[in-house]
Amino acid sequence: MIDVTDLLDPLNDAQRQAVTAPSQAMLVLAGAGSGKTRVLVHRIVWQIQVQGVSPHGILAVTFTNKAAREMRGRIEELLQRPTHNLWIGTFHGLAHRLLRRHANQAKLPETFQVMDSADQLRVIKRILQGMNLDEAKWPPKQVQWFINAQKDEGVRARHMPETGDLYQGQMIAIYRAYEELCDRSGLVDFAELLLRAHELLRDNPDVLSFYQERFQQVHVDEFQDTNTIQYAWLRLLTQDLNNLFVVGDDDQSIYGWRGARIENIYSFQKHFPGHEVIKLEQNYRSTGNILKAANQVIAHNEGRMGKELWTESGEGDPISLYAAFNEQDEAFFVIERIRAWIKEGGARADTAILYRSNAQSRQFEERLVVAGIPYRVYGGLRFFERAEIKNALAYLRLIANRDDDVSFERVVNTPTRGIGAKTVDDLRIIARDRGTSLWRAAAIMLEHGMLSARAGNALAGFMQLIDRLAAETQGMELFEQVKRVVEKSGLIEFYQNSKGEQGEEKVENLEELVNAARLFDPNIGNEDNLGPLELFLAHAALEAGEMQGEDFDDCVQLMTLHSAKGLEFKVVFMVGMEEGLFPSLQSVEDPKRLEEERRLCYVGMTRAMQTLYMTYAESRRLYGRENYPRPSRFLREIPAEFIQEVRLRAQVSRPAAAAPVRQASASLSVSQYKLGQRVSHTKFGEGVILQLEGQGAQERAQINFKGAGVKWLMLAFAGLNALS
DNA sequence: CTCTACGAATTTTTT
DNA sequence: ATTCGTAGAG
Repeated sequence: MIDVTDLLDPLNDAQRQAVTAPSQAMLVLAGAGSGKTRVLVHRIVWQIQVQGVSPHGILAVTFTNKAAREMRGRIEELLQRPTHNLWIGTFHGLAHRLLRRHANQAKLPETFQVMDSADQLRVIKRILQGMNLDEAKWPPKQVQWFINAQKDEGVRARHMPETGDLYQGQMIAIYRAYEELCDRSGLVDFAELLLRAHELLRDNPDVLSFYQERFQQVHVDEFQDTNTIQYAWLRLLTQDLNNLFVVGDDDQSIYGWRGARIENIYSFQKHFPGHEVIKLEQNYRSTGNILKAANQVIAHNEGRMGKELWTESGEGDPISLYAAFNEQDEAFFVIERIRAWIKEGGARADTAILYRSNAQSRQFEERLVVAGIPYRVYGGLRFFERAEIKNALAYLRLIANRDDDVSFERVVNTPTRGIGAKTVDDLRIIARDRGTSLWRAAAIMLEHGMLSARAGNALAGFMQLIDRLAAETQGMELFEQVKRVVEKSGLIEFYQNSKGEQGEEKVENLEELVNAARLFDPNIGNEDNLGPLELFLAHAALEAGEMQGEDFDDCVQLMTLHSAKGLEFKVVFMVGMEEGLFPSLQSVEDPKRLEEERRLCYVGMTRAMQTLYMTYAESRRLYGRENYPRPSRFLREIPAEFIQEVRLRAQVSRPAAAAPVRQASASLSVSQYKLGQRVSHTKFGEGVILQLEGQGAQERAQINFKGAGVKWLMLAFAGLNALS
């Protein structure tokens, strides 16, 4: 008899129902904070321990590496043993694995390399140059977007109809040229991983049936974020097998703009008739007021699956709404509240400032610096995306695959070795004419003496360097290989000679890369005997690494609403709640996009465990212009009963009876103060009132003095004079 | 090749 | 306002 107490005891009724359901197509609609990862983890362990499914027969798919890691960790914890042959990974990671295993059938060279989006953009720019197209008329970003959008829908250039439309026709031509170059260079972009993996299964019945038989149970996290090709891939693997278990929340679909199809969750019913839907609505994160407010906001969306979060914990505090005078005042308010939280013993890391766009972080950062409060901003360059790291990787990639044109172009003259734009242009022409890679074109040109002596020597030197590195590092340990390449490529020297701290940091990062290679364990989930270098390079592309220096310090968290998804904080500040900012100006016209903004608002609100602050500014400087935005419509969608307005200013309109008796001899009476009023001070000179708070002898004002900066003054003693 | 100047854009991000 | 990328000059 198997003891399932540990497995089922921590679950509520709905969760248990989902975990123990018989094998069938299942959709678990898991609200925010309802324990969706727990359900997924327990479901998998249930299948292994109770249903007798071998870990070998289980597939679990996530969107981020972080989620995949977390899931594996929790499964192992519950199982009390490692799960080596259980496939858990991201769509991209799993697709990559399939393509490596079946490179031949996927029509890819064994040495194919994964490109990240920056690499992809470079390739596209090169294509545009090669086609003599003006980048102003054909913005590379837009082309990239177009190509990825097609791939996300499973559409290849050859599938696209010539409609006679000039724009469309040109785009197709670019797409086609792009495909050709990628094929020639053995390069695969992110969208291609998915598309190619789909085609592999679709066009190779033997491969498909192999995996259909292998994966007895398939699980998907964040199903609302799947795009067309990902869903198609899942269906290929599971159709008619009653073994697809998906977890998602249509109310948290916020990635429609990058191809996610919320409709997938709605059409699940159609594609898997007779599937079961289980809703997880009990929330273990937030207080009642926050949940009810969030429920009300999201209720404004149409066509939802329908779901209402509830909690057994109490009502908690109402949401605090603060109308700031301007964006500076907004930041001031937030930082004051954080200060108060810390003073009462709260941890900085339990507070988060969430904003719609990255540009908004600045005000808060400045204030936090002044206040001396440590903080961490999410987003920005990650380790494997840094230029120096990408350069080092490019050398390694060339060693693995000489035909990798992106890498070739990247480092052929980095560090500078006298191979100018002209030479590379010539190479490109030959490569194009012969339909081959830059490396081979270079070989041809050298062989036929088609280059000037100087350029030829430089180029030959470069090629010898790569060949020599490849020969020397043959059979070396991965980290030694990386170390040797970093040293001999001349990159270290190059950055040491480049000026100042910038260069120093880059050298450190390169050393860190060697370290990363040392720590890299190619055996994690490596059932195939792939070279460690290939795996390391794929790892670098598929997992760009953490943001700068993983500091587990106690820091205030600053991030966009998007990056907050999946996280939780005791105290959350949603700032910039203004029309045009949030919802974003670009979304207000289109009802679909507006609904996505509303879901984003819902996501933000449901991050808060204890306290939720929402703020907006009555005046905001944006793109150098002063704006007077209206408060966000989402604020109006929250019933007043859940909101408490915070007023730092004196309540001028307060009834006389309630007005406190003033004892101190303030030189101005309270009713004379207004925000924005100009005043003068004997010592600080002229200034403008930003804030008013407290009453009577306690009354104080925050004033921005022209000379002395922003000060808080007790009015009773300040001796201010009002200026007209 | 590096430096300067000018112009244009400016939601959200993982893989 | 600020940043980022390109074009043109030295």
